[in-house]
Amino acid sequence: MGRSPCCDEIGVKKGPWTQEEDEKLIDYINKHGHGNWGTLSKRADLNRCGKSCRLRWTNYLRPDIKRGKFTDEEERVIINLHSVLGNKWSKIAAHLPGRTDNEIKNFWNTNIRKKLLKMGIDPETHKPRTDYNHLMNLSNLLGNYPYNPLGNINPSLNPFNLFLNGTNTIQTKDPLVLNGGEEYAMIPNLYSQGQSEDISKGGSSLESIDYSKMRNISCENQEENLLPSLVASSPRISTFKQMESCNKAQMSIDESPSNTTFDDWEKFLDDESNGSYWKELLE
DNA sequence: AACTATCTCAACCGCTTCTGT
DNA sequence: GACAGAAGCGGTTGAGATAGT
Repeated sequence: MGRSPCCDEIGVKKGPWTQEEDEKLIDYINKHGHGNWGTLSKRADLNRCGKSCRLRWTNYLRPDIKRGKFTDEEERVIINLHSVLGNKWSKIAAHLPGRTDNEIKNFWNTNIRKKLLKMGIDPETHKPRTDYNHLMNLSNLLGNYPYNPLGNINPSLNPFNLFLNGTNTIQTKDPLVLNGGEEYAMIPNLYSQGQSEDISKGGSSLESIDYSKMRNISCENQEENLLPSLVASSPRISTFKQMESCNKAQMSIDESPSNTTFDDWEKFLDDESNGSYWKELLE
C-alpha cells in the first residue's frame, strides 16, 4: 500500500493552519463528527488533505488535549513506559490522558533523550552505554584531556572508572535523587526540570550518585497497579533539597561490583518473563 | 543591536496496518 | 484470499523562538 492519494493532489494547502481553518474544522467536527477525513476536508470547505485535517484535530484541536509542560510524574511515566514499549508513542500516549503521541515523541527527542545520553544511558536500550566513543565523549565533556582519558582527571570523576572499575557511583552534575527510605523507580529518577545543569559546564563539585541506594521493581507491587514501583512514590524535589543540605557530600562507594542497580536493571530488562509481563500488560 | 547557534514543536512524509468489498 | 482505500504510526523537517556571543 502506498500513501493516501489525497496528499498528492495539486493545489491542496500545506503548512501551518490559520485560525479560520481551525474554526472551520472544529465547527464541522462538533456538528457532524469527523467521519471520513477525506470527505470531511471537502465538506468543511477546507482545502487540505484528510491526513492533514486528522493530524490537526488529533494533535492540536481536540478539546481534551492537555497543553503545557510535562510534569515530573508524566516524565517518569514516559521513561518507564519507553523502557518497556520502545518508540511506541501512541501506546505510551494511551497511558497519559490528554497527551498526544506527537507531543510525547517531541518531548522524548528534545528533552528526555538528551538527559539519558548525558547520564551515559542509551535511550534506545535504557542500559548504560559502554562503548568507547561514548566514554571518550563523556570524558571530554567533563573537561578531561582528550588524548589521555584515564589520566588527567580525578579518578573518581572519570567515566571510564564507572564502567571499568566496578564502582557503583556515577559522577554527574545532575542533582539526582538518592535517599534511603524513599521508593525509587526501576529507572533512576535522574531528571528534574530546571534543576539539572549541563554536565559540560563543569563546576567545582560534582554530585555523586549512588545507584546502589535505588530500589528495584518488586513482584508484589506489580500486581497492585498498572505502573507499580516503576514510578517513584514521593516527590523528588524534597530529595534534591535534602541532598543540597548535605553539602553535596559524596556518597559512599559500594565496594561490591556485582550488585549495581544497572546490573539489576539490565537483568530485569533481559528477563524474558518480566519483559513479556509488561508488554502484555501495556499493549 | 546584530548575528549565530540551538531548541522547540507543528506539520509533513512515507510506510504499515486495518477494514470493507 | 486479493485488492484498494482509509487510518494510524513513527521518523523527519523546517520555521519560529530563544539563548548566547
